[in-house]
Formats: sequence, C-alpha cells, structure tokens
Amino acid sequence: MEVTAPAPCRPSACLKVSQVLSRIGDKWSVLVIMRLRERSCRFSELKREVDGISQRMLTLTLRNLERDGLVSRTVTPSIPPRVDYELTALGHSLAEPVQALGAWAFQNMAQIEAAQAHYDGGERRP
Amino acid sequence: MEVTAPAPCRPSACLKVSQVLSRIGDKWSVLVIMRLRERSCRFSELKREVDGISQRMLTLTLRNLERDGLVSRTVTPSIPPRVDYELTALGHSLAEPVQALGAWAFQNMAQIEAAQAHYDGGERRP
DNA sequence: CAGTATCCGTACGGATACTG
DNA sequence: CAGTATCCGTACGGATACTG
Repeated sequence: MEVTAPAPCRPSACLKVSQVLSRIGDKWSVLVIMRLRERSCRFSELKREVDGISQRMLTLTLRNLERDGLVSRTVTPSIPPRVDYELTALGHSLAEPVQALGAWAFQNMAQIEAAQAHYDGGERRP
Repeated sequence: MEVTAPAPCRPSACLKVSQVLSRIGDKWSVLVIMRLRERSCRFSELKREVDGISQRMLTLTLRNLERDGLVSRTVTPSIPPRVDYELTALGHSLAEPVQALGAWAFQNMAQIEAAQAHYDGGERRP
C-alpha cells in the first residue's frame, strides 16, 4: 500500500475535508473508534471503558459515527436489551490514519511538553 | 521508515495523546499547518489564504502551535513590521500523519456523504 | 440495559475597534 | 503590517432525572 494521494487542497474540497476532520476532532470520537478497533462492544462496555465519557455523549458520539457510516449498530431484542457497536469497513479504514496520528502524538508527547514548558517559561508578562 | 509503535492506549498515556490530538481537532490548526507545509508564510498571507479565518483566531492558532513547538515565529523589525511563520521539524513530522488523514477524508468523502444521506433518509420521526 | 429529555455553565470563535 | 482588547452569541458537553 502506497502513501499516495497528494490530498488536493482547493478551497472547495478543503472545506469538505475539514468537515470530515471535525468529526475526528471532537472530544470522544477517536477514543470510541480506537476502542472499537479491538473488538465490537456493547453500549455499557463502551461507557465503562472509554474513560470519563458521559452517557449522553456516548450516545451522541455513536449516533454521529453511525450516521457517517463508520460504526454499525446491532440491536438484539432481549430482556434486558442488548446493543452492539462495531466498526464498519469504512470505520476500520479510518482507524489506520487515526492510529498513525495517535502514534505520532505518543512519540512526540515529551517534545511537545518540553516546548510548552519552554514557551511558558519565557514569561512575557509576570 | 516502518509504521511501528502499536500506540499504547493505557488510560494514562491515552489522556495525553488525547490532549495532543485536541490541538489537531480545533477548527484551524490543521488548515494552518497544511498551508505552512508548502512554504513559510507571513501573517497577512495566512490570513488571506486560510479561508475564512479571523484575525483573532489566526493569532490564537499560531500562538498555540508555537507553544507546542510546531511552528516558529520570526520577526523582522522593519516598517511596516514583518513576521514569518514556518513549520519546525516537529511540525513537518506532524504534517505527515495529518496529511494521511486528509487524504483519507478526501478519498472517502463521497462514501460518508452517501452514508449520511441514507441515515437521514430513514426518517425516525417525521 | 440502553437509552431520552432537560437544564445549564463554559469555552470556542466571530465581529469590531483600536495600536505599536 | 501584525497584532491586542472587548463584547457577545452559540454550540459543546456535563449532571441529573426519567423510561421502554
């Protein structure tokens, strides 16, 4: 697999690309995607394992991901009800570049923190 | 260059990774980074070329990127003053995975829009 | 269990005016 | 030119209570 596609950035296309990226940018989507990457998951499992997410936000995040075709929702009508979420093929393909970005963040975390400390240390105004 | 680093996701690390990603997630950082990827740029050029950004937001975005060590700021004391921004090595290294994500977004834009249209079409409540 | 409905604070970001 | 300072609306997201 090549790292092709010079990613055109004509304003028109760029706008839509931005919209797609804003989904990645929201507070929880990436965490949910990364969690679902390992295996499909029930609602309550996600709630437990995606650290700090509220019920409301988990629902909203999953609905948006479902709407974008990144996650599929499977209801098993039982008592109590059971709902499983899993990444679609599209979702899995997104997980790859997201993962790359996560790896970058992890690898360069220390350097970023150092830069921040240095920046904050050069006190502009006491 | 290998695509190593399985990106650990222990809660502790994940939190910091999330913080780094939230910078990517904000409304303008990615656009500015992509613009600076081509070549360094003056403040006013960025304002003109990053479509729709306000003066205030451009300043804030650049300050944050500078603080993270992703962008460097060079002042030329002349009249009128001249300030150039360019990606640091760290900034360039970030641009790669960001670019990959952008390419993904571009390639799958149509599929996402189709999924949205389908989702919205299955009207749950009229 | 897997949600929905309300309420409510705050952070984000735009518009505008001013400045070294 | 390259900013800073203010003001101000809205969207995001948390807490809480309720439900099929």
